[in-house]
Amino acid sequence: MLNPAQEQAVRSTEGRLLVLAGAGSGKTRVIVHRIAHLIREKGVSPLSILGLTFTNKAAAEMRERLESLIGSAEARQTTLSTFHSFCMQVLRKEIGRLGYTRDFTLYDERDLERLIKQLARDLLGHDGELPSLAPTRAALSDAANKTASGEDHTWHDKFSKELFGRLQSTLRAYNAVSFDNLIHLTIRLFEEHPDVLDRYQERFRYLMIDEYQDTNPAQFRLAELLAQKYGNLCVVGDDDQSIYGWRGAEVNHILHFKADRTIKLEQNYRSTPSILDAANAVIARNKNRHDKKLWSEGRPGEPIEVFNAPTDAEEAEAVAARILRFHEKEKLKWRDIAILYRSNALSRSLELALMQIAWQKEGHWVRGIPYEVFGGLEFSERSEIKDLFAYLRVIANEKDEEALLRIVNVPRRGVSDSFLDELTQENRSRKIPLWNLLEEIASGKRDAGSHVRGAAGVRTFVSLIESAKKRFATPPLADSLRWLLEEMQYKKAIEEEVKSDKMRLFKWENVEECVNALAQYEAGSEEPSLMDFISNSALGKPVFPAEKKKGHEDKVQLMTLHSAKGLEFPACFIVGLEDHILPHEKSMAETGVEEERRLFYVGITRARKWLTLSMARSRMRMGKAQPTNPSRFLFEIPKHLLNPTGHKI
DNA sequence: CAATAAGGTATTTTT
DNA sequence: TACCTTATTG
Repeated sequence: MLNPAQEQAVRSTEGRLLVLAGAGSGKTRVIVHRIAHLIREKGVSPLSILGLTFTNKAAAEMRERLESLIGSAEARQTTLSTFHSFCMQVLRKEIGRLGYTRDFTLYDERDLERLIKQLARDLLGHDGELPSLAPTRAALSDAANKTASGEDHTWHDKFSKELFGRLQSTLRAYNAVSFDNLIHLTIRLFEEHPDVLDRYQERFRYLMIDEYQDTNPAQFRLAELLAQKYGNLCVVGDDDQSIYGWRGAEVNHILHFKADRTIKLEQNYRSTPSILDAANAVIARNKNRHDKKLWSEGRPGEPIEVFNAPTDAEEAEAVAARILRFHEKEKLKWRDIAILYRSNALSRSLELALMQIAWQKEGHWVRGIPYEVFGGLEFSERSEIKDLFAYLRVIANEKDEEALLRIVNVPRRGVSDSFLDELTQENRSRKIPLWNLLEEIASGKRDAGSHVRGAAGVRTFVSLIESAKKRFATPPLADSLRWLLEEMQYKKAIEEEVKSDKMRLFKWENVEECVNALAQYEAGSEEPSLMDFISNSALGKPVFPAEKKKGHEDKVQLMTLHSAKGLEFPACFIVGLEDHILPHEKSMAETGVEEERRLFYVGITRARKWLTLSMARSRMRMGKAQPTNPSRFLFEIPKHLLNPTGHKI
């Protein structure tokens, strides 16, 4: 069943093991079998096993496969979760040691962004130009990683250092934690409290990390801390698929891992030899990597089709036509086909072409091919859901000022922005939480001055939240949420604010979906709590049915090369293969060509049987048609593997 | 204060 | 082109 290399990886249970798992080499299989081997053959308790992944999906898949291998009773006792979920679990228990309370809120990137903007504005005074957010955030994460090195002589260094400090103390005051903090605080917990660390080291004696090439320095540190005592650390990954350098992932972690043993998995069970030859040839140009060469059994397979079209619109039409051909000639399902691109902006023309193409189905003409854009607006990103969650957040943690500010005037209660500005200024100078200030206003302790309407609004809001807090203290939660919706007259608010009938209905359905999700969560959880529900959602666990369904319907899949990692499709299209797009012009200075090449490599290795590469000679950029050049990476594929065709079929 | 107009901007985003 | 943020106006 397992090939020799896989077998070796499974049997190497002690010490530090590096498994270099090429694309499609059965990585998950190895991890799952290794865990099974530890439990069944080595007598290791499942409770001692910790598997860390980057995505909930990977963790879920691992758990599922482990369950079918060794049965769910034992599989459930292992800890298989994302870095962030793991840290969340630890901190919910132990964060008291760091001076936070256990009801802290997890801030997502949006929350954080808003907070940073606001703090940056305060810091600069209202006169200075606000530096754009991207460099500021980059500087912030630098500041986070540098940990007080003295190099802050440039203006921007000082600015970001100060901003970083303020961000941390503000988060503290809000009893909130960012994604990064989740990891950083866990590290701090372990470093400052050796007794706590020891407990976790004793508990988790066998540590495995998936997608190790994506670890950032904090995650690296965390893993090393946990593995320090027993030294059983197995890391699995592929340096050639390291594509998150721009987010702080450090390829050097996998390149320089101090291993007692290294095993390469090079046999591929996914793609045809032709596709692998192309992938190997491309990635071989990279200098900074572990030498590897993927191979697979069988006939070479179909050649890689490559074409260029005069314009991006025609490129998209050609892709749509080819998809139709795959569907009809090869009897592929729509979901067997993926279109991959470097940036989201490229999806537009593809979507248009897929919608417009006409074809015959059972003798009738139909228009359009079903498709799904991966990473479109998430359910939980929709405004009505965010509003609702903001309510839940305030109920669970009234210090959560981001959430508070979002909803004081939702639905409209006459609390104006200027009044809120005044209040936020005051709460900061008096160093009291905004919520307390609102309470003062509601009770008349603090005069609202000219804001008569605003004060009335605050009063209704405060009493709403206060009674909600009491309500939510007794289960079931879903009933409390229904009560809250009734009490705040949210349906009426939506009816008044939203113009189109369709949208109104849609939004209300989403709200109902939210109630269902909470009920479902409550039914399936051992000790349900409001905060846990909110955290799960913030951690990206699929709490809504719409999120669970994703990628399972029979639709052509459109996604970026980044989000394609880990997936596979019988037929793949990689579009927009032009210099400045892939490699992307902006990436060159940052993470360099090698990461862009790896991105292309990831794309190629998603395809099982058919791979089509395309480009447009002219592309719309900022509303203007611009001439383009073919991607330099195209020339790195050996010619004999390519089958150049016209854009028309 | 809200609706509207103009202007600037546009890589990737596991949690 | 299309979006989001900011400035202006009634």
